Amino acid sequence: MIKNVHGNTVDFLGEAVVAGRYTEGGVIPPEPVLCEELGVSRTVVREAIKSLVAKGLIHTGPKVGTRVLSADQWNWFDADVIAWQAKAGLTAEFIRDLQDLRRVVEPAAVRFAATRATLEDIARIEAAYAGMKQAVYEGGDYITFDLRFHQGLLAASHNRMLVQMSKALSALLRTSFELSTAKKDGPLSSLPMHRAVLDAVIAHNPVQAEKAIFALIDSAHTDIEEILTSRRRLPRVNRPASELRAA
Amino acid sequence: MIKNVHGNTVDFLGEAVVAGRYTEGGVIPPEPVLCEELGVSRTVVREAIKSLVAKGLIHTGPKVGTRVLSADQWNWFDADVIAWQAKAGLTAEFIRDLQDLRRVVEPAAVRFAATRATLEDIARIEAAYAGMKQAVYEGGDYITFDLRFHQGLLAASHNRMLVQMSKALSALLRTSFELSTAKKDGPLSSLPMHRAVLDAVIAHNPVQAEKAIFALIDSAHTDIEEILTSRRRLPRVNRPASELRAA
DNA sequence: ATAGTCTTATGGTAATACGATAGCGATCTG
DNA sequence: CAGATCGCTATCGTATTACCATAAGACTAT
Repeated sequence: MIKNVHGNTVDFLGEAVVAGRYTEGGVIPPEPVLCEELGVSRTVVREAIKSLVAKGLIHTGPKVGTRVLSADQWNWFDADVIAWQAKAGLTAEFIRDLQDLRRVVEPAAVRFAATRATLEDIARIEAAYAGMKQAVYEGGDYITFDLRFHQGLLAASHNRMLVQMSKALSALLRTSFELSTAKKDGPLSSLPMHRAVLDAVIAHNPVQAEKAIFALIDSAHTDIEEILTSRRRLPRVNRPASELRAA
Repeated sequence: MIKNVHGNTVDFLGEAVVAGRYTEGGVIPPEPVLCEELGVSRTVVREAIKSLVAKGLIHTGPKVGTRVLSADQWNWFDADVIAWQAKAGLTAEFIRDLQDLRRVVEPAAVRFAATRATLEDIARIEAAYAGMKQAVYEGGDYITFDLRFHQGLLAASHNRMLVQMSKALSALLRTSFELSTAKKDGPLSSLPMHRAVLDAVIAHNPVQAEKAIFALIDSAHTDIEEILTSRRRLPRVNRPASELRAA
């Protein structure tokens, strides 16, 4: 995917940082060096650096150089950061965090949606559902419509913050879907569960809607667990003692 | 607060955008014009623009100029964006969104904290509590320690995403605190509620902890409601307490 | 030990040229 | 003549280059 010099530079550096190519707290090569390595002018490097600073990935200072900030300081809800993380390989911790987040956010969003959804909101979700259905029976891109379905739900909550999370959650949903789609006939079996959620939202029944979405999330749970166990030994991260419990 | 040229420029432009000085979809003056208006070089303006693009506030393109994106595309969890919004005056919708978010996030975070908190986590929260207590009985900056208390809870959830929200929630908490602190002896009455939350976390009792935090949130509810109604017609309000303290 | 300086990185300015594109207008066609 | 298409152009952002300022770690001489 070739955009322009600035975009490419930001992507390159951002990906490198997120992937851990530069150790945390460590120093990124000085601007002139990066210019040579990437074959771009200093202006481009500087603007790319500023972009990464804006996303909270790094910190700069005269003489001290450009240092990588600790992972919990970056903007995890930024679309680019998520994309870079996904490209660098989703770690088990990251997936677990997202899963926890999903169990918190989606039920809440659906509750709000059940009371606040407008006709347009519902129409959009209905359209996504129709796409999923068609994909199952006549072939098509199931994942795209599934994502759109869930994004529609969050949008219908009419809460800026909740909507914001759809970008992040999409990363989780995508990996989840890719697994459940590949294995059994996951799409076919999850279709009625999606229908149940949508029906409850249309009926303005928050409690029922929450129950339905929980069923949906739990069905994805086992698939995710498999990823978590299979990836348990992949690189990084430093998480306090509490995590040892799992081992 | 004077930082440096770049920081000031980003702040100025970011604040202007968030405050709605440039209509949505509208065009921001071209770079050369901004250079003149702000009295800075082109490079600075460009880097500031890049920063705002990185935060999702604006979008650039040849010939089309620099246009303001719709508010729901902004990185609402970015610390700067929050700060600018706070400075420009918290709108009723924004506060409502934050309040909804808090009712979703804090109970969940506390549940996680009750099972995953390390000794250091608890020590940090305990220290914050001690600060609150001292502020009540011997005078001191109650709000700072209260914020630290809640941030400590989120941090103890050991979930990157949840931790991320502490910046955003702090904006809500700060306004909430400023009100409840100013009026009755809110701090004194809320102290035992904070203690209850902390005790439940220490006891590794998620259910109890959730109950306790709900009590705390609900007690702030009425204060927030007052703000929502009283501010309904106000165009903008700058952070009250910090100003009053100086006077 | 400490004050002064030196070094080296980012921070900031300025001038210049390039590139992409929205929109206008000329041209061609039915 | 109406209308669509193509190409030009003005106007933005994009990118390069060179240069000076400033902050802060490191070194040194007292």
